[in-house]
Amino acid sequence: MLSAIMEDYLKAIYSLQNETDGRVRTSVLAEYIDVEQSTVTSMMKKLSERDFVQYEPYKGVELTDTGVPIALEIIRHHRLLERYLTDHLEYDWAEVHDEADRLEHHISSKFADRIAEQLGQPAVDPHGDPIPTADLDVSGAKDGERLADHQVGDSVQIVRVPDTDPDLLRYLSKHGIHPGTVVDVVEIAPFGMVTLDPDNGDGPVALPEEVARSISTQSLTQSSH
Amino acid sequence: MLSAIMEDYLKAIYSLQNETDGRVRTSVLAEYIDVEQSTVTSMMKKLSERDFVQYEPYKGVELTDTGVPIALEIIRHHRLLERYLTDHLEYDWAEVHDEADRLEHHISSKFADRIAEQLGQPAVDPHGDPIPTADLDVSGAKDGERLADHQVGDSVQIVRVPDTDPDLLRYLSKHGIHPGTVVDVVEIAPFGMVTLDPDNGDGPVALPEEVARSISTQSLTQSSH
DNA sequence: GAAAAGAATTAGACATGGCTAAATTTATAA
DNA sequence: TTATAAATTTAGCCATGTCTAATTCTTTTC
Ligand SMILES: [Mn+2]
Ligand SMILES: [Mn+2]
Ligand SMILES: [Mn+2]
Ligand SMILES: [Mn+2]
Repeated sequence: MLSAIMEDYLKAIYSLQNETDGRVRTSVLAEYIDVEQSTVTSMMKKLSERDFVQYEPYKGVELTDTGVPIALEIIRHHRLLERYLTDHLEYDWAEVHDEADRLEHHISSKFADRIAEQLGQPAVDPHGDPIPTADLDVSGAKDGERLADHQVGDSVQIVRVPDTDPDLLRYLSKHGIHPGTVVDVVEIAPFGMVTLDPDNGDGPVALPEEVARSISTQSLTQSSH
Repeated sequence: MLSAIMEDYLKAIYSLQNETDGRVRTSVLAEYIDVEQSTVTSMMKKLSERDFVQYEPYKGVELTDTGVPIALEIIRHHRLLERYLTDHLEYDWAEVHDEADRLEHHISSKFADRIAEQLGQPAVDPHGDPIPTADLDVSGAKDGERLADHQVGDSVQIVRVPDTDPDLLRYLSKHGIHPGTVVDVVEIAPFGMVTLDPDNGDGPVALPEEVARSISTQSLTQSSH
């Protein structure tokens, strides 16, 4: 029906659309998928031909109502696989992304539903990203603030971390930072370094601002002190 | 490194080689993979170019020492996946083949090793086919006799059944026939129908000769009566 | 041991998903 | 508002894997 490559384009458009809202530009997609812009242009023509995207030359592209569920299905596969790999097959959370990124295109929906069942219908993947339900509902997914947006002294809970950089993930887990961890913001240096103190007593952790901006958080209404 | 399609060719050559021994002919491979002969010819050129097969035009093809382990790795993946789908994800043995046939090319060796561990290093897949070990040893695999080769009155144990036809598999399991089942050969009709009586009391089962020829068995040294 | 039949290969085409280099359109700056 | 820069698309090429039709072996058959 749809090649793995086309599915990756739809998934990419979905993600970029949610970050930047509005149309996704050719250059942005090319960068994200790591192909030349001309390659994106020709793929957009094919996808819009088949009505998965609404493509306006020189303006950008947007998923149609046909395209969205396909992207969500793949994202569901991806996140369920990640959860399964960590929970049942003893993978480290730093190494699940690549395996899931391949398999997401090849497992059946039945397979996905069965592992979801095994896992007890999990709501989020190991990095805190929400897993669409079997009927592709993602209403539980809210953006939340970013770690970089808080003030010194704030106590916040980690909600989501980016899942593509294994080194970052290893660094974070080494310092006890996972979705759910509560941290105090200890210092924000003028050159953009954010220092945190996780509540697990592992001592302070420093993160570059760019990383802090990519981590989603939830403000605790009242911190415990 | 190697496309999923090339892997399928190597796997096919391996299987056909073991059935017919000697070189595998273009026509046989074409039939098996379900492509035109000319397609096989051009693929054989590519595979022999890369030294996975030894190809002699007009004579046929054979796996090289480079090609064999690749075929075995894929077969290992396939059979472990089948075992996993039935044992851990509640698939019926009739429906595992297609899912495994896709996924076999996309899981990592690590994934395969992890599910093997989960399953307790199983020796055979749900259809009785032997699973190569992690170091690709298949010494445990012996051909055995076929069900069609026995005489009326023989008591034999089912060892392997063909795994590609879901209807046959459903029929067999409905009548209690699995690898391990012990059956008495009750009747062999002149037009080739073989009638069996499984030891589970589910009553006699009739099978066309062609099917009986595709089922591997193990003679019981002395039957129980 | 020719001729006919059968099997296999070659030739040429097509679809998919890439790339580079050359237009062309849109945005920015003078 | 025109010139320059940046983004995007078009044109043309390549690799993979497949097909059909034509050709060239091989094997049978008489
Ligand atoms: Mn992917
Ligand atoms: Mn993830
Ligand atoms: Mn396969
Ligand atoms: Mn099997």
